[in-house]
Amino acid sequence: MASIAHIIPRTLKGFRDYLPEAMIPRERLMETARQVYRSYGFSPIDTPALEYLDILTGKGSEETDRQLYRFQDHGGREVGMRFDLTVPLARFAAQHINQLGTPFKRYQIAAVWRGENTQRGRYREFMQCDFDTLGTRAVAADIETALVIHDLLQAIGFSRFTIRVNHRMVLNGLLERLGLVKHATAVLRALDKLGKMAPDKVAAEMAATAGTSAAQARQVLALSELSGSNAEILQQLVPLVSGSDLGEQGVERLAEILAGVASAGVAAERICLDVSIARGLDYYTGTVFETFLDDLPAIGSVCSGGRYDELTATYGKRDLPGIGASLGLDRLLAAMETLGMIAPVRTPAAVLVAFFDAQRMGDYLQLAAQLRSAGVGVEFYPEPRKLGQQLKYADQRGFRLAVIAGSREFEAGQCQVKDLQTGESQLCSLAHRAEAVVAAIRAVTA
RNA sequence: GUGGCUGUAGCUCAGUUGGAUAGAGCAUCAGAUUGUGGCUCUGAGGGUCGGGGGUUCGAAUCCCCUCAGCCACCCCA
Repeated sequence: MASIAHIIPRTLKGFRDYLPEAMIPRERLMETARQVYRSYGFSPIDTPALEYLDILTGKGSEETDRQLYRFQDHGGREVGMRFDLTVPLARFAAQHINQLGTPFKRYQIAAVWRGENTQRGRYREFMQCDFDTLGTRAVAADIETALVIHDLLQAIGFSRFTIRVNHRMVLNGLLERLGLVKHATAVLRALDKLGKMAPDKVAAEMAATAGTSAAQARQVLALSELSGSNAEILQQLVPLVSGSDLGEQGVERLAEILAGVASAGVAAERICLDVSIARGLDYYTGTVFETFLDDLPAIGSVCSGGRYDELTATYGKRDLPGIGASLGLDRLLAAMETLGMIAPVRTPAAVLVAFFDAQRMGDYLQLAAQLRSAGVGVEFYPEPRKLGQQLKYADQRGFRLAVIAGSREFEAGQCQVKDLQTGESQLCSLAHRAEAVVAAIRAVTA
């Protein structure tokens, strides 16, 4: 006997299998995102998982370059796996924008890969649901981006979340006044830690990485002392950036965004001006967004984005501004899981048709087909096993209803529609393509 | 990439100072129960104790390496 090589089945660190229980809510989320994006006029596109390496490098940050999965393909080409959907979009737009026209609004739901250390809600392969508007600098696009984030989270079922908004030009304006523009990245990175680190520690980091003086650090950190309502913070921001065109424009822009979002009917507590939000990605130039769940802020931002007005410049195309955001589907799912928002459903169909009378398979198949053509999801149990076992199966999988018919029912032209939650069942006529059965099912599942 | 904690059946966990064929509950399958699920009872299957090496007469237990998960840093969805 030849010995069989035994290979241990396993998955790579940070990569996961998705069982039905996980995949059903996951697909539901994607469906919700699609619906919301489409309702704003975003069109679907897709791009390859692999790109030429030079398309991807130097666009996000040093960190994303380090996390990039890269290798040589069989033709010796240097390639990389996309680490987000925004950089590929910039390449896509630089190639096709003349056919697309502007403004161009697209959404893309696809996996991305980052070779970083894992944690709850942080994986090496994860799904992003991006939407972006290219070709306009209009503030309406910034406002709409916030509105989409808001509608999306509401449609998913969240009521307690906060969209944090800031503007890179406010930060850059302040840095311009202080003569720190050259060290912007280092200063902003330190500033970003204000939520977690004491201000004097942040100042120390700034001094170390950006060479700021004590006075400069104090002025940057003055941002952290701003408090109050959005309007009050805006007011306090004015003197901090006065004299800097950039900064003044940024403050004005933020005011317009907050006003616009309010006119669309978004509750004031859902959106919050937070001047410490800088975001680590280098390509952002204007408005930036992060979205936190009030009940689980530790998991991090579940939907982030911002304005990037110069991303296509590196591909030789000038003047193609863009703004958009990305829903972190797998992170959000991890959050919903720990918040107990995921129902343990293991079937996507509502109804199980029991295979009861072994002589009548054709009748069951006909009934199931009739229900499906009326739009009802139906699973037909494949073996004529004991009814009790079939009901147990239905119960465990989370079917809402069972349709039961034996010779007694068939002879009367009827079947039972059993509600598995209440245990009650009613007799329905099979006449007219089982319309009475469909109606009884609808009454429960609607 | 750095540091800390953890790893025993599909899941949650017991397992004495290192001691004999490694246990329980839940889940799965079968039966009690050939026209009605969730309860009950009976029985069965399922483990190279994450993997590899070392110490020892003897390792689930101690040591080293490795893999994976969780947490923090970093960064981010």
